[in-house]
Amino acid sequence: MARGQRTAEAEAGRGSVPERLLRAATRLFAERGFESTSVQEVVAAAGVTKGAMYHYFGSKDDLLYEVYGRVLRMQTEHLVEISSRDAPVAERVHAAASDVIVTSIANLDDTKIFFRSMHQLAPEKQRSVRAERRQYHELFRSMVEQGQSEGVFRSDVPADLVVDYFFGSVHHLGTWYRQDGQLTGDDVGRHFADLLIAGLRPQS
Amino acid sequence: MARGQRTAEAEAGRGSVPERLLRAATRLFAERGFESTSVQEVVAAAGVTKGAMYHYFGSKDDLLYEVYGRVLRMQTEHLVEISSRDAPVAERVHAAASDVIVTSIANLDDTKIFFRSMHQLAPEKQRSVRAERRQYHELFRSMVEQGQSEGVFRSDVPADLVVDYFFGSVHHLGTWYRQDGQLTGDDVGRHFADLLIAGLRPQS
Amino acid sequence: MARGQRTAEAEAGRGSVPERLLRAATRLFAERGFESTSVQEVVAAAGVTKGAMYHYFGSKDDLLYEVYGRVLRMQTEHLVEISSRDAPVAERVHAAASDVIVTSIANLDDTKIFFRSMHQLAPEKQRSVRAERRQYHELFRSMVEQGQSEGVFRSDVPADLVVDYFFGSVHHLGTWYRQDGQLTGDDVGRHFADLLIAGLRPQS
Amino acid sequence: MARGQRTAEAEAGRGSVPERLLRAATRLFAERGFESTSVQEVVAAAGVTKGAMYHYFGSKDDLLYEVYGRVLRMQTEHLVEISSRDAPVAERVHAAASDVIVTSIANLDDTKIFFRSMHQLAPEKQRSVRAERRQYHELFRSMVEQGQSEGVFRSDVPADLVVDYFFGSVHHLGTWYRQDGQLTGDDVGRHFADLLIAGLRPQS
DNA sequence: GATGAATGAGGTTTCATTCAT
DNA sequence: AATGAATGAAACCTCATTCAT
Repeated sequence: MARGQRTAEAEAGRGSVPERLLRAATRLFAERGFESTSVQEVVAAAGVTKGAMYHYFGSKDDLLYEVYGRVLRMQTEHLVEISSRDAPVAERVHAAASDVIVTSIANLDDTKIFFRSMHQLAPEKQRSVRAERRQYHELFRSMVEQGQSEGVFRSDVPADLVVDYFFGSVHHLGTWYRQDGQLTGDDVGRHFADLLIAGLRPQS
Repeated sequence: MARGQRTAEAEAGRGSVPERLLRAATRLFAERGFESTSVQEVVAAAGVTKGAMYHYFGSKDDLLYEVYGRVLRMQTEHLVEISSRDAPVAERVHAAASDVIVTSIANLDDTKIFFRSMHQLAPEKQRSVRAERRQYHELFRSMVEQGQSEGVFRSDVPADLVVDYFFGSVHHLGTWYRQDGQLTGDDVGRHFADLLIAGLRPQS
Repeated sequence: MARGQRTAEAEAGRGSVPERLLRAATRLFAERGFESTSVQEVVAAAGVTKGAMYHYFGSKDDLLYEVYGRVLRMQTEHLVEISSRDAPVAERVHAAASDVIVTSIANLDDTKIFFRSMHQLAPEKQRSVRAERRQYHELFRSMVEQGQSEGVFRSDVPADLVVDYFFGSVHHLGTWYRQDGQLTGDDVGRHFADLLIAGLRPQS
Repeated sequence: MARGQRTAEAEAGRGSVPERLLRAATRLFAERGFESTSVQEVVAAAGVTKGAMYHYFGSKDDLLYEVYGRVLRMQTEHLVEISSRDAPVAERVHAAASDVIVTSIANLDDTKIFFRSMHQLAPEKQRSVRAERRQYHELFRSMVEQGQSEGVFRSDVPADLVVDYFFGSVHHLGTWYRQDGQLTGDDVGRHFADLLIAGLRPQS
């Protein structure tokens, strides 16, 4: 009582209040899903009170939105850098494909949340997230198209469809990947990028 | 009573009560997600009362479970038939890959529900669904392994990983495929199967 | 299937349908309380259907009412017989006190139900049961009064109060008596009757 | 808002929210029984909302549990004080017997609830209440045993049984005692204690 | 910046009972 | 005599959010 009761848990230790909230929310939303996690549970795990949460975030929805934002922004930055490299298009696509796998595995909780709970976002925020994601996809697609026009990639499969084909694998990671398994994120990234690039080679 | 109050809606018209409930639930769960759909909404769409629903289904969870079961059983049957065909392994894998895409698109609502809401199922039912899904995966994987041992498929990527790679695309369908778009389910099935098979060819 | 599924349980075996229902209801009401036992549970334990129950009993309430009736009628008959015996009043009171303990222990489930659930009965039925119970009490009280006017029992405690005092012990049996304990119903009956009679002796 | 909707009733007037809730619950549970009283009825009588109730009490069960606790604790305190008095054992037993009657009548609603609804409590809480009650009984029994070893009380009836015998009368109070009758709690306490003590005297 | 009591709408589920067969 | 599908009211409880302090 004298100094405030520190009943906090794992997340409570370090960082500012908003950081602790985001960290707790990320873990819980990934574990139980957005709708099955109550605001009470999030604030308890973060070691703060409800009032504090509503001081920093406008709503539970906002919390979800912020979780998305962080990884999405990082992945877009990576892709922008990769696509602007001075290297053959096949190499750039391979690097981009590998990178999205590696970063998704490094932030597996966010990935799970992204694909499971995006439809729970308020329409407006959903549009905003989708817009950012679309931007990512378009950049990726334009690289595929470049490869097709250079004759490095097969042209009988629409570039759009190639992107949808590959990003399914990213979605799926949250379902099967285990941090304590044998494969590192790099392993999976390399294998998946290999499978993609090989599948894209012109057919004889 | 003689008049009967037909407050029913779309789903109410045809079929038995459980059928109407499953139809309504499938549509609503796909549209809004499982947790955001109330039992009240389901029974209203089916044109029955809550009591009737609980007469046939033990819980809201049960409804979700039944939705899964139907498509899962069908896809497993298909795969069993395909894998037992007397054809080269590459052809069989192509047919299986194409089939799962085609049937997932033909039951797109169920597919959306499957991948978005499975984690909301009660643990026991979740295990049951996972077990059936695993069975499917193992059958698929064994075909890939056969191709590898025959030298038809590359062996530098674990067969397990190939299955996880491809089934991501199935997951993802619900996110981007539009029934009113230009591509039919067959188109997508063929293209995705092509990309997979090409990606699996031994690397020179 | 061929001959109807006998999923019945303990109660199902013997007796007519109404008998089986009463037996099942008595056991379940005593175990879980009237309000916490559903009609469905009663009919399942009796091995019949809900329709059958409503054929024989007008309501769930009726079931409770019948349970009461049986023991109450028996105890009243016993008391009438005992009170008309040609024996000293102290002996008759002792016999009556002992008898109500013995029969209550022999029908312990009914006793539990009686004292726990009577207030759940519909007002009309409650009045009817109370009337029968009051009749019993009055007969008992008149014996106590007779003892008082004969000078065999102390007169400084109102006879009414003596009856309320003693019947508390009957109430209470369901709370502590264990069929598998050391004391038989006869033991308890004798001891309690002894305590009562001794307490009633004129004070010097 | 400025006006505030005072739909409150009897209990609403005074005291904190939890106090008002306990007061309302005590009255209603005694009147209609625990299972026949809805949470809605309790909060309406207390003049608060359901949310407020669940802010202070974990469940409807908790409300019942708290009702028990208060009287039980008071009675135990009384007994501890009485049993430690420096007075002949017969006097102490008389005082204890009288006290439990007097306090039970002074809190007649709680007494009714206690004996009618305890079996509806969740198992864990039931154990807790039983444990406290057992403690009370043991203390009472040890006084009886002391009287027996001193030769002040008869020894042909087990002390255990004496306690069960007498506490039946406490149970029963809720059934017959009327606040507006002729007998005060003190009257009943004295008479019942007299009957008990007289019954316990060594038989010649 | 932060608290936590309080709200009130809405959630899932249970249940005694009815009635066409 | 007996069935079991269907009703509809009411039950307990949860939760995101607000607001006076």
